[in-house]
Amino acid sequence: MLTIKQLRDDKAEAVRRLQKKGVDAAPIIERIELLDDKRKALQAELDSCLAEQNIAAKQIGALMGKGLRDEAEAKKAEVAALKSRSAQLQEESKVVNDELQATIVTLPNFPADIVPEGRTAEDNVVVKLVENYTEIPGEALPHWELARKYDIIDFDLGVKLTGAGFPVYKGKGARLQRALINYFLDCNTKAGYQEVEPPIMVNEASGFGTGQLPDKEGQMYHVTADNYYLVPTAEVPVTNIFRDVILEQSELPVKMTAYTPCFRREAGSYGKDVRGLNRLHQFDKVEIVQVSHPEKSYEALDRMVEHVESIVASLGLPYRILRLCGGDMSFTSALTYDFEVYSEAQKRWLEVSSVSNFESFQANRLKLRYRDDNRKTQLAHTLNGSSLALPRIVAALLENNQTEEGIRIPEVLIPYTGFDFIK
RNA sequence: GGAGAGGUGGCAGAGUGGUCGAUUGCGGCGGUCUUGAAAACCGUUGAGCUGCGAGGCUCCGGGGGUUCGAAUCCCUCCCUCUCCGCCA
Repeated sequence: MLTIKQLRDDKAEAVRRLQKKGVDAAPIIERIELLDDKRKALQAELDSCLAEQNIAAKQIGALMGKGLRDEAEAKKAEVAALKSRSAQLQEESKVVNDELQATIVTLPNFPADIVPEGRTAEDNVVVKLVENYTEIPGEALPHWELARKYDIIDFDLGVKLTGAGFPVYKGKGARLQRALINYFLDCNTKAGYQEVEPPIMVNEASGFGTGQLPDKEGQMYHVTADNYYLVPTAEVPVTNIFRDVILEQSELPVKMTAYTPCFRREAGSYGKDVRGLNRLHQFDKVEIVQVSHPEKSYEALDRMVEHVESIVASLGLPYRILRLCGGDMSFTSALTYDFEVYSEAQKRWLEVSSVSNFESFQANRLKLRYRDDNRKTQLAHTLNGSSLALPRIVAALLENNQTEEGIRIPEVLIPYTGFDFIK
């Protein structure tokens, strides 16, 4: 969430920036200012009321010590009045505070200045397009048919075991999953990311830390017996490593990578968009996360985009990079680049990575800070990206690399798969 | 699952009703000494809110209660550890 300071310091600027995300922030910020002033006034009064009580309590102690019972009793009567007053102030203050918090969390993050104007995905800007389309012999088969033809992914078996959206990878299909995970992790660790293997269930506090709770509760699988949530992305456990943490400036930037299965309920999505591997309830993803000094986060974002691009490019797939417009960005992001690979049979682009700078928006909620040159605590910036999500990479790989001899495995993956064709 | 112990500042660990936001040690930071480092010694060192400042307020797992006054007493919830059982 945004800080009150960010909103109050330059109100006009805040309104201008939020406009791009389609929010008319002026009345909301005014409300926040009003509540914040009210909060401060109540707090000041409460504080002085409590201060008086503290003094009186000490005096009573001293009087008791001297055996002056009557004077002590008189003081106690004074305190009683102060106590009821402070209880009342406390209540008012809580009401104001709750409303203030509830109001702030309705505001999305400021988009960066280079975020394009726009409402929908149509307005996203293609910043790079690499059209290395492959020649497919005859009609390109969609990946779900290829999966059946080579018996490498069994969707029906997944339905038997669990339900729709939980595929079973078999034989070379399973091996390909393992190869991709290892390849991606190796690419990331070579680029300086520390590999971590986090829990894939998290508690409520972690869900709040990265903002899945309370809003997106329905998106996560909830283990009710123990009140845990299955992670929708490794971002949740990895970013929460830094919840309530104060880092030394010298520790920045922190770069971490993790592979986890990801679980998403995707309630209410059906049709061709969810066919085959396009959208699953359980899928594999390797994630990269950075904690950065505020002045260096955009540079870090550029490096992350370059890094993800190098991986996508190494697989030889046609791809493009989009800079998301204000309307298509997530609530929490300040700047997002999406990576899409081309699906030869579906004739459409499939998102395989999303790389974002959240500036201090996540850090504020997480209370993730660092000490600056003056040893003062400041909010850090957080960034993350997929590097990469497997299913759509596999879909594109199968479709684009279908040949008469079978599915051709990209050169870089052969050391990981141990085979060069799926036949 | 059964039994017990415990949750205090970056860490370790005191503190069982008032001068305790908290002894001490380690670690961190600054300094003296040194060519440099180590050692030794001196100083300093939790977070948040608020105020121009002096200062004030809050926080000893969370919530509630008793009291003029709570880290300390009571209730409740959560969590961790140890032993036994089960087990990859």
